Amino acid sequence: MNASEDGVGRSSRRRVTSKDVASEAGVSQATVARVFSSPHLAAPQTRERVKAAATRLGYVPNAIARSLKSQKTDIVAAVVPAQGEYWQSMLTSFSRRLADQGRQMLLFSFAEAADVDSALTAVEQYRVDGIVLASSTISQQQLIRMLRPGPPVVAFNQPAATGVLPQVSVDNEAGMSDLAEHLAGLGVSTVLYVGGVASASTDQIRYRGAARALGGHGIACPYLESGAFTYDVGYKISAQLAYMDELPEALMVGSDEVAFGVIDGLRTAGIDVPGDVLLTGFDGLPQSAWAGYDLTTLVQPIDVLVDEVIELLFREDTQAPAVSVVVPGSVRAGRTTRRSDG
Amino acid sequence: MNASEDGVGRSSRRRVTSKDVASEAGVSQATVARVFSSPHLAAPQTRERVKAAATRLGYVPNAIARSLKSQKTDIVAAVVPAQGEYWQSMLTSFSRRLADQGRQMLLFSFAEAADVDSALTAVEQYRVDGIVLASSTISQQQLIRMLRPGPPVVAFNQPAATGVLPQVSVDNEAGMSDLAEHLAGLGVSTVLYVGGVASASTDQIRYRGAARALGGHGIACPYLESGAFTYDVGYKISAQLAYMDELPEALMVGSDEVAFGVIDGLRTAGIDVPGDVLLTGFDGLPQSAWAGYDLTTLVQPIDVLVDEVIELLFREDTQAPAVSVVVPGSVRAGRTTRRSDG
DNA sequence: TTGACAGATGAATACGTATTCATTACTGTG
DNA sequence: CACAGTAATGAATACGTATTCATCTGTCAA
Repeated sequence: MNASEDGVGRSSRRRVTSKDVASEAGVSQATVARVFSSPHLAAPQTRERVKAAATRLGYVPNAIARSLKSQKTDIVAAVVPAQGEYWQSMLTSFSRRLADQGRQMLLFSFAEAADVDSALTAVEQYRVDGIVLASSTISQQQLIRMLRPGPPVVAFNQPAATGVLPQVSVDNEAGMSDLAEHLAGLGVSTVLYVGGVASASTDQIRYRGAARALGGHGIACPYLESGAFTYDVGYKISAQLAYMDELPEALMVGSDEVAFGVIDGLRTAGIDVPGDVLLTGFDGLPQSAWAGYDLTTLVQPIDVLVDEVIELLFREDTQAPAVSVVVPGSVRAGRTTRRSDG
Repeated sequence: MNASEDGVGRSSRRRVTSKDVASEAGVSQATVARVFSSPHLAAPQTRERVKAAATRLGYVPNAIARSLKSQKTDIVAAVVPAQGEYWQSMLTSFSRRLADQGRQMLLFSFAEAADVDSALTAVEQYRVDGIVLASSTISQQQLIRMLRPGPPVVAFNQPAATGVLPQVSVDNEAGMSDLAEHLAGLGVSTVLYVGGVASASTDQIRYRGAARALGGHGIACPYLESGAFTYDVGYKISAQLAYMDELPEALMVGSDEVAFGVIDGLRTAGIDVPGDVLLTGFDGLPQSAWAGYDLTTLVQPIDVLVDEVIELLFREDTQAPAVSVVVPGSVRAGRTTRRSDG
């Protein structure tokens, strides 16, 4: 038990390899590899000796070399927009789930849709075990590019990818429809829909859900585009709303983050939510439940979505390339659709 | 220009290697490698031919193999808490900056402080070029573990690491001190400090900054612990505040996210901010500028912090292991310290 | 005793690239 | 014309691991 001077204490620069452990333990490199990758192939006694030697030397298996040999990296790439509360919460859920499986997440975030290409180029270099493509603004062209032979790809909340790539998303149409029914149930008769980016497939589908459901009640539902999925555009567009001749009874906003901006903007302009106008969001961000907003919104079951993505990535049956999984969300009724007066 | 049937069209499962490109272009594998890693060593004419062959076959260099040979992965690992608005914004900034440099980010998020160990174990396997350790709750023991020979490590906003690991953080003490001076300048004479986790070094240092500055004005500053750095604890602790015999003139909250909860909680209880009590936050989260809160807070220059981290990771001089970089933040005065009356 | 067989191990090889070393062709100078 | 020097390239090797193949030991049944 004397403090020996080999191993940890010496700060030799070279990393310890399985070969070093082999000579330390008096076995071959192959045996060391077996002890760490398939222990049942080594005799218990040998196993102990090798492990002891490894600990003594501070040996850590080299995942890079392992990946080269085994053609598996245990890494999943996520290509995600740099901005947006929604993506951030999706990311943390995703990375946690992967960690549970002993996999890691390689993050590729992009600020502009134009940067997606360079991100994808980088992704291809690392031989990841799977790729998740998130963002409503990735072009069809870029999606098609991912069809080349390579790791499995799944699109996240990107209905436009349906038929091209396997895809997982919340049921946008039914979700927005449910919110519309909720409003109709409150006796609302005039509604304005505040969308994000009109060309985004999620936006289109959500609007369709609202328009159809409201149409069923004989309620019209004009569409107003804010221009993005951010707080700022919501805040700005509220000025337009404030100057309308007559406010609708309710605003249906295409995403929570925009909704926050709309609410703050309206309140700043002296228009109370829900006092003067009811309002719904979409996504179910953590902040939507904060008392300051307490938004009526459609909660996306992120954990479920993430699980579906992972299952799609790693299922055995690698055929049937264009599966589309749609998961239902649930309406959470908050204060923004609670009438104080009649 | 006939549509040839080789290359992209064929969905052969095996990935194309530099060897394949070599025979396609009629050169050696070494030449192909040169064309892609140090083009100036190849004749222009050869370069063209090889690139053409590569495109035809859909060749993408294998970063795993490259890493094994070059002992560089171009990957930086980030070990970050799964929860918290602050970390999320730090992450996106960090990943964008790395992408600019042609590096990628491998994400290791952990829910509990206990999970840090398993995360670090996983990190060691991948031979990343650098590691960023973020979180105020990582134990000293875990920090010391990172001293073993291996890739450079930098702690992010973790003053406790000073002297043990290179560290980058905002000037917590001066920042909170500036906020205190701001309050003192408004004539405030009674203050209560609402901290997060009393054992966290950032919390201690921030409180010290407040206490010293206020002390200089003869103002006492009791400390109240909320228990975490989340919205929920802020919301809950506001109940205690609402039932106090006499509210202080101002609340100094240790972090923006907690501050949001405190504000919402107080307002729910009928106590107006800033009408009945002034309030400051810390961090400068994007939401702190939202009109709903418009918080007076200390804005952390995240991009600067991130740049410092990267510079520390990749500077030539790998000696002087215990550098500590402290970056000043700036006070942003919002509505929560704007007196409506007297 | 012999042969069949399982268990444990070592030697050798493959994964795909970057780089060293050696070879060849070519340029310019004396 | 000879020689030195440079540019361009190919053959061979190393990076660290997992796996195949062969070898060896010992056990059990015939």
